[in-house]
Amino acid sequence: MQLDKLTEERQTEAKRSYDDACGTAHALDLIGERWSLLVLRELMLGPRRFSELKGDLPGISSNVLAQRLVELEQRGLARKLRLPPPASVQVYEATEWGLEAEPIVQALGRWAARSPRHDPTLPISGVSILLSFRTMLDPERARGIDATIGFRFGESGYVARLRDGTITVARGVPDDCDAVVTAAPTDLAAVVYGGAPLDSIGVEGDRTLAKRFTTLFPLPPKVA
Amino acid sequence: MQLDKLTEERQTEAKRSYDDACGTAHALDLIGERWSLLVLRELMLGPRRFSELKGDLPGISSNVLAQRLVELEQRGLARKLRLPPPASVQVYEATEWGLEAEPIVQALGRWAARSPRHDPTLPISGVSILLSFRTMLDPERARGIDATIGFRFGESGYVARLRDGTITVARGVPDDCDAVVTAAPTDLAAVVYGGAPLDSIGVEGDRTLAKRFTTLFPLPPKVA
DNA sequence: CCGTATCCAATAAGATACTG
DNA sequence: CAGTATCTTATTGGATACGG
Repeated sequence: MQLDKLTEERQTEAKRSYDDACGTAHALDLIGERWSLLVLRELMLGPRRFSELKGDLPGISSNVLAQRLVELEQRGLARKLRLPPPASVQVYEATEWGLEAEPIVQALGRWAARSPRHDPTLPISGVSILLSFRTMLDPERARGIDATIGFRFGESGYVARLRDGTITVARGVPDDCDAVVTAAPTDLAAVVYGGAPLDSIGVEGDRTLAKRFTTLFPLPPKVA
Repeated sequence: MQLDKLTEERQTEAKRSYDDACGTAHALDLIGERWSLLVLRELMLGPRRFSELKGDLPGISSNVLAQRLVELEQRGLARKLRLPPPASVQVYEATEWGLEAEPIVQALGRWAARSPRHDPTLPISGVSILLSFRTMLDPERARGIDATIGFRFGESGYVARLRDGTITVARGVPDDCDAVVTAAPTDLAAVVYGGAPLDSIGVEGDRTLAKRFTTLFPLPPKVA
């Protein structure tokens, strides 16, 4: 028992490191463990609760998620905070530096899009698909569009704003948007990235805009 | 024995996956295992032998390196090839797609440069430091320089060419460069990123150029 | 409901010895 | 040199039980 405890402590202190001055290696020391970067990804569009994170990371177990959150906090990438009453729930929020990891998430996503084994029918989280819009937008195709598109994923709302060939994405109430999509994120992904028909998801408002929106995110050619 | 074999096969088929359509998650399925990306990094500037890789990845064990190389090969990111006689040695080479992972390596490195815990005195490989030049070059500071700088790291030679505020880096014979640095990569890193004096490394040719070269790679402000 | 803590079985990683 | 084989240790995932 005593010995177990000691071993445990030594592990947490002297954790497995690459001992390499290369920045890439150090980054992997910080966020290279299994699940770490995906947890951080889920925080990219605002604070989340433990159960939301668990729900959007299929296959993660409570103990691993809890451990990853502690590590992210210790390393300065996230913080735990309790929302003011009457909400009084606790949420996890990315720090500034944590948010700066988004280019990593994007580089990985853009690179993986060429993978012959990528299966777009797997489940995807709301945050993931919204972030993928940021990553994959083709500014040429988006040029001249000035509009807002809302997304309703169950409880969560997001708003994307197109303007000057750029896109901004944030959590928010989708009600006043030019078009509003109501769907499971996975079904939306099937439309945008899998060529499924627009009818397979719920669209209110400017349907033409929604249709055009789904064409703004071209995938690169596959490798094999 | 039979049972062991069966278990093994099942493992390689149904490997641990995130089962997430997010490209980031799929990328991590491909190169998210421990050491994978660092092995790929070492292939970024040309083919390498098994023992070179082992030597430049301090702490990796033969079996893990061998396994990672097999995986990289299976996934289409690297290939094993035997150099034509009389060399007849076998080397590992990144595929086109493997090379396209460099933005990932760069995003990680750039992000980690802000880490308060980054220790630049740790050992670093020749490939790593040359790649870091690609990542960290400040085009403003490099503007107007048209020159080649050679690097001799033991057996391996590299050439960096500055021009129009950009840098290109490749393996090559450093002999005809405007300046040639002979040093251990770690000592070079101490000069460029740690403020160590230029005298601590060997420099031939245009010393003023070499001095200026070392100032072209500013680090971002630390986080904490 | 929101997590935490603990236990167990399955995998992955590390150390080391050894072979063609 | 280029890996295998073997053994030990660490991490992960899944189940379950517990506390606020």
